[in-house]
Amino acid sequence: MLQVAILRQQTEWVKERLAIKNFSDLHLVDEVIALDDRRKQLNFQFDETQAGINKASKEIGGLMAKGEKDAAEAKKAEVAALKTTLQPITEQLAIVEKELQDTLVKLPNLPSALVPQGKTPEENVTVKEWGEVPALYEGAQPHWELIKQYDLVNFELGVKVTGSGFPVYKNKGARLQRALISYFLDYNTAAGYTEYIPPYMVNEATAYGTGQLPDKEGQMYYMPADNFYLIPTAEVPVTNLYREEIIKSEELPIKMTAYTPCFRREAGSFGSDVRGLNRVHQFDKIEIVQLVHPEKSYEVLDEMVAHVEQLVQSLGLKYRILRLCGGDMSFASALTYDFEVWSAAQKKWLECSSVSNFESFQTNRMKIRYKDEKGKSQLLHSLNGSSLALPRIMAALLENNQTEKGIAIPKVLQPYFGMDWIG
RNA sequence: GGUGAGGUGGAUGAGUGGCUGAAAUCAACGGUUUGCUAAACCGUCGUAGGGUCUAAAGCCCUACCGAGGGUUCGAAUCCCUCCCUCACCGCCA
Repeated sequence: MLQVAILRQQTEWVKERLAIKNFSDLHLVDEVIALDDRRKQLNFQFDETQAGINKASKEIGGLMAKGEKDAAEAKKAEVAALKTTLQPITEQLAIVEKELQDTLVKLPNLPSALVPQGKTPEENVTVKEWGEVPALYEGAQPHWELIKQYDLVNFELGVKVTGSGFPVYKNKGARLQRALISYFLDYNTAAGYTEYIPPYMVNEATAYGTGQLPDKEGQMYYMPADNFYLIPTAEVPVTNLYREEIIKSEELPIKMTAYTPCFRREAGSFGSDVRGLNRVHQFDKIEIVQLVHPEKSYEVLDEMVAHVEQLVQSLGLKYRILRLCGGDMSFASALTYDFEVWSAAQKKWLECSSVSNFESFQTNRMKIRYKDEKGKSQLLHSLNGSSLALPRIMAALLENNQTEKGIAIPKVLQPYFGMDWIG
């Protein structure tokens, strides 16, 4: 959620920025300002009238104590009259405040100056590409064949137990998942991230805090009996741990990491995009989240990108880093870098991480603040990234490391996996 | 799931209709004293919206004592609904 003050102070600049995100309802900016004007006006009237009521009520107390009954009754009539004028003001104020809120949440975050113009994923900018295309042997298979061949993941069983898109990991497939999770978490905690295991279901307030609600409820699994949502990413519960907190400056930055399963309904896609592990409804992901001083957030974004990069590199996977263009960025992000690993048998890039700076967009909703030198509360900046999402990493690992004899396990994973080979 | 107790500022905790945005203690912060540390003493110490002001400071107003509604001239205090926490019992990994 954008801060109204910024819309007021830099209206034209805000519109220019929104245009880069291909946001066309620019009139909403003016609407917000108009609603805020109206809100202030009504709020003032409310305060003045309420002050009158409070004052008179106090006087009644004094009059009653002195036994001046008639004067007290006269005051009561005065209060009654004020209450009559107050009622429509209160009603109007509630309507305007709701409208203001509803309008404000429709505005996406402003893209940073680094965000390239563009509408489609093709217009993302590749900022780095690393690694060699693996030389595969004749007859190399895509990962959905490999997982059958080595009995690592069974989709049919998932369909039986739940439905399509709920893979069952088995044998060394399950073990590899566990190894990846442990390795990633160890890597993150070594870099100073505090490890958490959060709940996998969240309430409405939490889903609202990170921006899943309103609007995106269709993308989450929902449990009506308890009014809970299954988390689409650890970002949701983890960032909300600090919701409505004022954090001491000396405690910054807050660095958190968590492994969670992630649940996504996302219907729609088809073909090779959804084959095998490319897109599933339940998958595992390790997330990193930081809450930082606003002046540090871009520095920290670079640091997080470098952190994820070294992790991907350590697995020996070919990857590229993209700076997302305005049209491909998420609603809440100010700047996003996507990591894609090369899937050698599918011969395509698979997204395995997305690292974003949200500036104060999320923290404004969640009221996550710190005290500046003057003792004033200010919003922090929030950032998060995947380090990493497992299914596509697994797909790339299986495909890129396959040989006639089996699948080689990267050195860094061997201590976790307990062997160097799936054969 | 049942029964009982309760949700007040960073923490403990007082407060059953007006003088309570909230005692007291602790913590924290600033200062005085002091070889250092400790102790003692003095002071400050919730959040948000608005007004006044060139601006800051200050001053003033409004809202907030789990959430929402109600009673009343007036509610932290009374009533209703919901949420949550704790204890005991039941069930259970």
